Amino acid sequence: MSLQEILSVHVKQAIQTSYNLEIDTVEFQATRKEFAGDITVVIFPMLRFIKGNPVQIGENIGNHLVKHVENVKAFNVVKGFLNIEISDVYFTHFFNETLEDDTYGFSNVNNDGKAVMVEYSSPNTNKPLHLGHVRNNLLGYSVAEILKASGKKVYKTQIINDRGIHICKSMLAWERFGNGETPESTGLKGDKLVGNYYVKFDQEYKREVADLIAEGKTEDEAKKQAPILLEAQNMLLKWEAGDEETVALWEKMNSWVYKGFDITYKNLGVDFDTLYYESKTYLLGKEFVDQGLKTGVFVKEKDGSVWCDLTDEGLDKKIVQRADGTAVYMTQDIGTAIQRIKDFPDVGGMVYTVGNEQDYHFKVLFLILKKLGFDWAKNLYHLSYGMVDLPSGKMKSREGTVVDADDLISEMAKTAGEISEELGKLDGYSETEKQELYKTIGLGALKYFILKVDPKKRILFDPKESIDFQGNTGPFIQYTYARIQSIIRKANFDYSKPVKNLVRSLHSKEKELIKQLQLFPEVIQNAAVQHSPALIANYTYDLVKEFNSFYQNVSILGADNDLDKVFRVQLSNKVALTIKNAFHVLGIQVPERM
RNA sequence: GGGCUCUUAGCUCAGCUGGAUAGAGCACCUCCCUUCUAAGGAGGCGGUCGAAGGUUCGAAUCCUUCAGGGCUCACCA
Repeated sequence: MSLQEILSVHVKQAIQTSYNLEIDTVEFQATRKEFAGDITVVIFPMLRFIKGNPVQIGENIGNHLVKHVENVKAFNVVKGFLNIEISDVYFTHFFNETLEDDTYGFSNVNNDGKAVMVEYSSPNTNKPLHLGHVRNNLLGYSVAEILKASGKKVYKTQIINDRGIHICKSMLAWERFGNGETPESTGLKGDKLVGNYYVKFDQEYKREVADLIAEGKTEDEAKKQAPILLEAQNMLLKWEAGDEETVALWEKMNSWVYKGFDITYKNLGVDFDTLYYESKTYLLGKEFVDQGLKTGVFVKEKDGSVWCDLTDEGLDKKIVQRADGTAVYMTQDIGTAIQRIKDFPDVGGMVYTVGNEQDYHFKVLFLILKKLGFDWAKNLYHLSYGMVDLPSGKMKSREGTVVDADDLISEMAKTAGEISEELGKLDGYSETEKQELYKTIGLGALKYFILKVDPKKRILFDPKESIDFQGNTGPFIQYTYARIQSIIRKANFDYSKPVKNLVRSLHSKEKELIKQLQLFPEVIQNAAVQHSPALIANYTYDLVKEFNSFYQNVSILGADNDLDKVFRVQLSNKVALTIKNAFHVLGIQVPERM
């Protein structure tokens, strides 16, 4: 039972005895630093039930608590706020109890036996991953880890968009200009190689369009009649008809791309438990279109197209199948969702990590699945996030104004290396150890920079200036972790065993730290409910600031006596463990030295 | 035009279900390294929480209207 729950019971009792009244909830908040006390009961909401002066009510409750609750040392009332002082024994008790528990905070309160499937990344297979995918991957991965930490079983997945005109464009350009180039022959990453041909296609296409306009066509005509585009469309038809040669080329080029993606994912530190391919699921939704037609969820127009009327819900009519009987995006997503539940029957809900330009699509998708009668449809969540803008404006892959994911990662490591070399802190490290560390720090900076911002807000990313190593940043927090490890290395006693029956009064900085540590389980739960890594990031930063203030003001290894020394090293170690756990769910590594 | 969303210090961002005098970092100005990692700490400067109404003991937070930015309203994905 938490302190809050215990106090809550006694506050209710106090009101029962003083006023013979029942109240349902008691509102708590952390006591502001300028007042004495550790936790505060807000009296104002009680005025609805109890007529009277809030100060007097606070006094009555306070007196009752001091008399009946062991750990309540004293109290004071300011306006409608009852500030309660908790005895130091309570905090040292809490601290000793949780000292050795590495998984502390990773409880099972959120576990209802149902798993969650988290989808993220979901790239097209015609070009390399860029900064937008990076935000997507980091968010999705982190939310999956947060859900795990909150007690859920989680499956990570993605839907790979491996079919369609876009990949045909790369294939066609490769056939025409490629001279049989392969990743092996060029030394290029497979996704980069294929991406180059996508760009080549676009250049050729633009040239042809310009030629046609010069011949007197209108722009619209030219865009539709460019021979290379017609050829790509023809290739798509051949692919859909199962033409052997086309399918073989498609398989070859896609396999190059997957190998390239795997490297990027590995560098980024994300992974997947199961994969779905659009080429395998796009036909799947159609049988549910038929089923929806029978149950009246969908309506067939005269031309044969199938629609879902959502005007009663304040939305539009949405097409779910073309007049020619082929699947649209929505059809495929319906099928994929249903397939996933079939494949993993323990899944009770899904999280889709997709940019906010698809807010409407997912609103409609979830509604349709509900209408089709799936009970898990109420547990679908669109993890919607804002765009990543560059100072130069929007990223457009065809125009080459993208920040490539691989380049970005190595650039970050390079910057981290330059700063570290300048500070000259890594004497005695081998070159490979240094490179490993630079990557950890560079990635830490990048990941933290992106994850600390509320997902739904757009990010302005300046590759040159956005990444900082001071203040609310990944490296700052990693640095604090490394410093604590240094303290532990230098403390020459076994700090891992808690000191029992520790009776001492706490330094105010120690108490602040412990209070901050106590919040962690709650933060994990809130982050899971809100699907927000930003909550964890900002909590960790607050913890680190609290520690640094402690570190600067309270001597740890040079404490007055052994008891203080042991206690403070243990406390520091507890902070380090919490940082490690928090960063774990953010997908960020912590270095032992830096 | 309809729908969704964002707007907090010069810049980048916190601010949990409404709660006490709105908080950090960067930048600018002072101090603090012969003591556990100065990628640090202590302090100063800096705000009409986009604007106006409303709800109530109490609003950055909830409601309405308005302004500005973004996304979206395809038989594209």
